[in-house]
Amino acid sequence: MPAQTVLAQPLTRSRLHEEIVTIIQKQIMNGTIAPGAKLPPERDLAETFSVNRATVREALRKLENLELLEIRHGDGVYAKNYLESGNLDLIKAAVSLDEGHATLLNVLEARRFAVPEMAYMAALRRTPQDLADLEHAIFKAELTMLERDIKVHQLIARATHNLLCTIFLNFFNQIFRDYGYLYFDHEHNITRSRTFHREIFEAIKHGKPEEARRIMLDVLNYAEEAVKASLANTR
Amino acid sequence: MPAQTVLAQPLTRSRLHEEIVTIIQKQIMNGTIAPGAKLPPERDLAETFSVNRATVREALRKLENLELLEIRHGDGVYAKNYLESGNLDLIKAAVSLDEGHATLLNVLEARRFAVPEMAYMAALRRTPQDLADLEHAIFKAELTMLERDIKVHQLIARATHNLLCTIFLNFFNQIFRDYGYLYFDHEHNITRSRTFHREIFEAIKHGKPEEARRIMLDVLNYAEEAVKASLANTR
DNA sequence: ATCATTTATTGGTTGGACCACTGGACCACC
DNA sequence: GGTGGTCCAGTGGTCCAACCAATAAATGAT
Repeated sequence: MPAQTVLAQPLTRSRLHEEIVTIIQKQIMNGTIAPGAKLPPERDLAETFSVNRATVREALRKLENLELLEIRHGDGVYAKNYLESGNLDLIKAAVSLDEGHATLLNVLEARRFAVPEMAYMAALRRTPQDLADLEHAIFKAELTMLERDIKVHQLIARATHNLLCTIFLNFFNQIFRDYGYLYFDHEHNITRSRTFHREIFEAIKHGKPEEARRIMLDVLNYAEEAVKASLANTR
Repeated sequence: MPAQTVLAQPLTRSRLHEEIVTIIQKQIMNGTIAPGAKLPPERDLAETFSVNRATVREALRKLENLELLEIRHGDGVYAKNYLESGNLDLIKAAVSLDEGHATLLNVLEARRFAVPEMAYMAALRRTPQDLADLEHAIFKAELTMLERDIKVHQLIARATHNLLCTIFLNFFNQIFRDYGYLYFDHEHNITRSRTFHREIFEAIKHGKPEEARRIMLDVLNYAEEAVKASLANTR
């Protein structure tokens, strides 16, 4: 048994501007700040938060990148409608804020629709190098099962040779770095993933797209149910 | 004929920190800055760019949000492997930098895989309100065809009642705000979209998921070919 | 060798100043 | 009535010069 299993998070202490981001982000996403509303000037915000204007600006910069705000030089700062413009990073925030885990289930569902197609494409397009990388990740690399699984998905996405697939997959992986324990805390799920890795590798190796897709869909369905069960227990 | 048709672009002048973002982003994505490499301290960067440190910091903040950089207090700034951590916003940059339009074709392909499933889900789950919104956008709202089409896709995504679908769809729409002209500059494509809107509305209205999916897939295939043809001509 | 302490480096924050752009008010002119 | 010009207050963009806080490397005591 490992000496410490006690939450190995780096625990990066929140920076001031990040706290401001969180506050404003919540207010926009729960409607306290309506779409189109004009926010107070940076100078006022700085005073409100008892913080320097440069700090406020770094926060606003991030909110602008999230597509939550529109900043107009000489005019002011306006809230946007996040449903129409919001960024995928919003989902990460929504998942962690969301008590009922509805958003996490949304993510699982979307994954179930999107990722099997990637497996299909990967089986058609994988190069020998893709195959070697995948083989290494599955059979040789020394990794925790969570990290190995993430790596496998990553390499499958990369084998599509579609940059958007590769990058989009990162999103799911970032979520599962935080929530993967809901799945990998159970020994039989780890066994299931081991089987999955072997099977999908064979399907991709032998260029069987339908089979790769089916294998991926099966494991995602299984994982989705497992996570739901896990959530139901801890609730 | 309108009195002026002379280039109605808002023409927002680039801010200094955005130029810095672009420079560093390119260097990371083309490998000039290798993954894991340590960047110079903020103070040095400021001097290099002949710019204030606060300006550099706003740029670094954005690059951090793009998951291109990892910033460690007391340590330094490190480049990340964008293939493993990068954000969807990178794709937007890649699309515009990419001379051969390979990334744009990647986007179209991914859309063809993802969006038809949304139409399927929408047909199953749409509420009367979703339907009313869709009807308004298609038959009543006064919009350019590009804006109407974006709105239609947006509302279909929203009718999935899956937040991730809604937000993910924004990504495609942001791309097509910039590149939609490749499609909508041709009159027969506009006609095609009008038909598409009517058909998909009926399918969703009458709760026919397979039909909605097929209609969506058809139009996306058509659009993909049209865009390819358009690119081939302007090349 | 090992561990505690110090020190240099580097990101985080601050206060205050000035520049650049926007929108609105006002005015002169046609 | 409307058209364009000028000015001004408000607001975001940038700058400067410090100091605070965290990290890693160097140092020294054990």
